[in-house]
Amino acid sequence: MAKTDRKKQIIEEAARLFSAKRFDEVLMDDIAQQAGVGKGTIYTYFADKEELYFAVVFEGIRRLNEQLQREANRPQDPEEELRRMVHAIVSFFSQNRFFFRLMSQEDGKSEGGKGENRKRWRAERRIQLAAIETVLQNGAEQGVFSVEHPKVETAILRDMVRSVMIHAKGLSVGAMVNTIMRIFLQGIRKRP
Amino acid sequence: MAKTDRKKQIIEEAARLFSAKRFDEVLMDDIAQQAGVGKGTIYTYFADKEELYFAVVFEGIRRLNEQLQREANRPQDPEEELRRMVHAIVSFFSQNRFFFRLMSQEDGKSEGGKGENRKRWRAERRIQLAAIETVLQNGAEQGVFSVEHPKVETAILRDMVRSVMIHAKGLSVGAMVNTIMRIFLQGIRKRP
DNA sequence: AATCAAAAACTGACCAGTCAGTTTTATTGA
DNA sequence: TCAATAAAACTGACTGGTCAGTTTTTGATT
Repeated sequence: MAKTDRKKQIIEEAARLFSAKRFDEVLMDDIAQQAGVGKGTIYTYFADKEELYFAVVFEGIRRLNEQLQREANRPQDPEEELRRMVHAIVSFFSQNRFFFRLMSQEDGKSEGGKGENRKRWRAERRIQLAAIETVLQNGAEQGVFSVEHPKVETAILRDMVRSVMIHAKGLSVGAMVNTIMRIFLQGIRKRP
Repeated sequence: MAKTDRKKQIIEEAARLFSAKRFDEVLMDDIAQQAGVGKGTIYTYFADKEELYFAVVFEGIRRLNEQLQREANRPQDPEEELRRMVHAIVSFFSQNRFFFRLMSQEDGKSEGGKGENRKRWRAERRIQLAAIETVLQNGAEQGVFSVEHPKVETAILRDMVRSVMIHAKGLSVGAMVNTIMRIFLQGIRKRP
């Protein structure tokens, strides 16, 4: 097995475990066993448990960004662009449930030792939110959207993905996106 | 100090710590010190660390339910009732940031020993969601709301509170509620 | 034979949980 | 009212198990 594959394999299994159990409930021995590698081998790739944990998180972010990039940045009307971004996020998470569970964890927890990683985590999130916010702002400037607190509306939209992923597991990706977009754009009030 | 006060004090400090750090980063010694009691004392009130943790969670839920009860159940038009419920939740969390952080954590993590508590946690959540859902359903029957997937819309609304609490710390409770209700009811699309 | 990694054995820091001893509160009776 | 005694609550030094991380051994591959 190639070196890269082995590293990837470890990250994959670690993601699975970390997404299902508390940090302290996941043993390095478990990860090693699940990944089919020796425990020592993990330490050739990652300095310690915490670094592995964050490697998993950042791998998830990296993959999502990749997919977002692929979808965004082609100029089009804001509504359509928004829909595309939401679609990218939803479909990514549909195919990466482990990363989803892991990444939808709270980012608070600022205290405690290795602060650098949490800082970077927050920074990465901020970048993603900024991408959505830009589209919202564009729409506002074009008079298509009515935006009062851009950052808040942005966060709400992003978190709607989370809600739907958790509470509408049965729906198809398309249906999820539609539900999100319908509410975000029109709300739920019935119109004559 | 009365018995109840001491127990409350322990829960309060535990909430503060558990909301700021990972389970394994919070030491029983810390909690004892912060609460101003001996470590052993904690164990006269709680069987173990996990039980204390869940006692904190359930205390938060209990208090929120209390506030919700106070606000809900007086028959009125659905929009107003919804607004009242959202207001109750937002204002509760504004005054209980620690519980908020703790309770807005993922509920996944189904694996691992003490499954009973996690089960109960999910059950409590379901009850709260059901309360909101009822209002939504009523609105739909009265032709005021357009609801496609009641459970999903319910979850979205509840999670909007979470988003706003995290990303709009500056706003007043009233402004938060307005933002949530505006989007949930009308969406962000500009209308002529 | 030399490299690389799995497996296994090991080490020790760490911390949840305990319990013997102490302090506080409740109860009795003179 | 005030000892005297019992009961209950509290304390924190101590302990034993656990598990991250290290080292050693075994086995496979080239």
